[in-house]
Amino acid sequence: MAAQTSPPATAPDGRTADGTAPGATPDPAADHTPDRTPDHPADRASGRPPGLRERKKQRTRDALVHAAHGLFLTQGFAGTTVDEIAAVVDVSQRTFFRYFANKDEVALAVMADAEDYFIECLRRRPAEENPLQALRAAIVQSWRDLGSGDLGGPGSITSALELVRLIEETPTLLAAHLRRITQQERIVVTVIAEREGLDPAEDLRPTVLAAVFGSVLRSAHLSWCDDQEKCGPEAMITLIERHFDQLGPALAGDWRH
Amino acid sequence: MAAQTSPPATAPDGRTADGTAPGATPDPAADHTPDRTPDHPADRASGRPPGLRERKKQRTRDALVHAAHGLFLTQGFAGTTVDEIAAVVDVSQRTFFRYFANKDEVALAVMADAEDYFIECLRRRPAEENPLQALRAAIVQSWRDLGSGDLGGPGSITSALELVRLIEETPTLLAAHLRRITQQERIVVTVIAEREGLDPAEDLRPTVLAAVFGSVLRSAHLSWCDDQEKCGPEAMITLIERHFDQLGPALAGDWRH
DNA sequence: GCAGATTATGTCAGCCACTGACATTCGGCA
DNA sequence: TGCCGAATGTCAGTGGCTGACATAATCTGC
Repeated sequence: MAAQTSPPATAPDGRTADGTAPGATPDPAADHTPDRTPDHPADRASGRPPGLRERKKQRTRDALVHAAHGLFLTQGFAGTTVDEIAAVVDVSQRTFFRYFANKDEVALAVMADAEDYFIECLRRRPAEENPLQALRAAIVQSWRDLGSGDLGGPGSITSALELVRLIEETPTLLAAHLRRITQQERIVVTVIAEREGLDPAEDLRPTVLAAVFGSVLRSAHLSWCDDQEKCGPEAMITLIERHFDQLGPALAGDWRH
Repeated sequence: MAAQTSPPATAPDGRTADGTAPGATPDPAADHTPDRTPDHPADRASGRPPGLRERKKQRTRDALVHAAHGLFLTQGFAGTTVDEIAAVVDVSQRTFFRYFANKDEVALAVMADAEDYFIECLRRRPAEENPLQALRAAIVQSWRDLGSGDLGGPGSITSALELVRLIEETPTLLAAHLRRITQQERIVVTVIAEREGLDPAEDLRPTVLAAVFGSVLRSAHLSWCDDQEKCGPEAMITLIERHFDQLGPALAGDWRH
């Protein structure tokens, strides 16, 4: 876990991953966000330090993420079974599924933490910056922060970057990731709207901006993946900047001045 | 099938949906596009009209899409099993999977046709239009074309619109759909690059533009889904236009002039 | 029209992701 | 110490998806 983000202490508790009850017209209650960090009442940084139970849970979760990460990187995502992951950590398969709604979720866990940190950064951007500036600064800052003080452990930049590649290579993961991204975008919309004192239902700009921002980011990720050798956070930051710089030109009327 | 797009005559043939062979480092050969329309050599509008075999295949495929569509809309996506779909058309489950790589694919088949038609429209836009204009015009035109002359059958606008809603309501489908979209974006990149005589590896503008275009579109879709009552293609077109109009303002420096 | 090559389909057996139900064990707390 | 609730394990079952093989259709050249 990167030093900046308070580790999401996820508790195993019931949520239905994705499958919806049969016999329902157009899928009722479909959008179960699998709820990372449920944070039971009376947890969440309440004065009391977490008890043994809490710590144990966190350790198990970390171990699962770590084991999964290792296996995925060596055997591929599809080539790794949940049983294997569980076996490494020495828990039952059933327990695995109490921590993660599905196989995708373990893989994306590290990414998810990084995204949370980005949101944090965005919230802290000074009010003078205009929305686009704030977004751009926040994403660069978050990569940079995660890059420095990298411990190499799970949740580190290294992991996150390896993950970007794994995701882009694995169709299932890519799909799941893209879905997560769109949820993150909704948060971005509300943050931006708050900053500017707008109602997103009235003014479409936050929505559109968030969408554009997300897509430019992903372009940069893709570009980073294609470019072998260019690893490391700096390369990623450079690419992000470069892609953002092309936003204006791309939307400009005339490309062949 | 909408009158405009030549019905993709898909042949059941081997492809691996998603799962990758075990024992592979970071998933080799990962990006198997499940290959709609494989078009065996010597098919593809060769003078010879399609034989009985070809026609039968097409009929089976259409029947599967139609049956699936109906079941999904009444029972939900998760609430419908592949066996049920196959049973309606009276083929074996195995046969189903020879036509579609997975359950997602049947659901997205109609959408996929509409997207193909959009690409066709884009290719036909006059060279005078600048890239953004061309994209915008093409998407509006494709919705409009599909809207007129709607037969209400499978592949019609009605189906496509119902589908947009189903997708947005069903996490699994949404994920799969988003992934398809990104593939479609790659095509858009090459089309735009050709139009402007650019090398997408050199000039980032096509890539960035395609990404932005895709994300704005999806915003519009989402907005259309939220807005109950406002059904029909016209409403969709209006929303698309409105979202595009916010592109400039959203990226502009100052939001509180 | 008929043999023989192709190709679509069915059957079967099996892997794996995922879930509900119930029993057991373990940590928190009086 | 003893009770309560939460975490875990076990088990059995469903459903998506695949490989292998046999069978039944089409298509081909004659």
